[in-house]
Amino acid sequence: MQRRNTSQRKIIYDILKSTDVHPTADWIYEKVRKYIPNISLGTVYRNLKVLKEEGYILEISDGKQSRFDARTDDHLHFKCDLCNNVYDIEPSDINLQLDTSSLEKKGFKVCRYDIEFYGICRKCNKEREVEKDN
Amino acid sequence: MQRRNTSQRKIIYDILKSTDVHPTADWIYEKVRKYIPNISLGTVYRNLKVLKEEGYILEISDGKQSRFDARTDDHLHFKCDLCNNVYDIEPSDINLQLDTSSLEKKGFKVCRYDIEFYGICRKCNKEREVEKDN
DNA sequence: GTATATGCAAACAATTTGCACGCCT
DNA sequence: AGGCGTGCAAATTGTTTGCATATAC
Repeated sequence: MQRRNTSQRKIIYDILKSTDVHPTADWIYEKVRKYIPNISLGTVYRNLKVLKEEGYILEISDGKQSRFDARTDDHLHFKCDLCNNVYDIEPSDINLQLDTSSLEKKGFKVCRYDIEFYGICRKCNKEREVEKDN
Repeated sequence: MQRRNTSQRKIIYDILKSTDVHPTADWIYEKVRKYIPNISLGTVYRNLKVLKEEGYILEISDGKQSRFDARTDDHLHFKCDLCNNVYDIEPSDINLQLDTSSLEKKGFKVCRYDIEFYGICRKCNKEREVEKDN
């Protein structure tokens, strides 16, 4: 399909590129409205789908919601159990060795795997320290 | 809260224990209806939530749907890209070494991580072989 | 000019919830 | 008897879609 460059799509992509909070469609919608007040949520969803199809962004599922990420290079995610924020993790920050040959022998062709980390982020950790001090 | 043993909850749990397909709430609902024809979907959801809170089952999210698993011991999941079935993977079938100390140094307390495998399952692999032969 | 994109609202799918009644304990 | 659980239906949430109009190319 022949794609057009619309201001809606451009602004949606710019906003997503400018943040690292891995926002939901609704978060993006509210931001875009500051530039295009009468944009519709449907347009946001449609453009996120297009940007994903074209490989500009990634969709990461968070329970029943979707979040979006303009970082498409190799990296991982850490989700805080307390504040629910999602943080980017550099591949260099973890040391991972994984051997799936035993799975392959059993007939499963492993094409990819996703690892997601959960725990307590730096910010929430610090806030807990403060509480302890009191 | 003081919980009661209802036939609905018992049958839902029994059905979930008897399968390894990691079913959705709707799949379970259809099965339970064979035993309790006028059970409501809401009751299925409510009991799945209770069973999860009590630690009898796990909820695994699959895009915008939830799937449920009566296996609560340590194991992993493999999702087939072709048939979308979810398979149990034994921890002994993968060799994993993971060092997150660098993350901890940066202030993230890693409590757990999820690994999910994607690819083509044994059954779909076999079907492809057959096609190649033709 | 023409096909793609938009805004709007309605439709959808998965899940949750309010309510009156039912049935464990 | 008292309160948790149920069935039913309506409500909610996140997302998609049909349609008439607008706009990029």
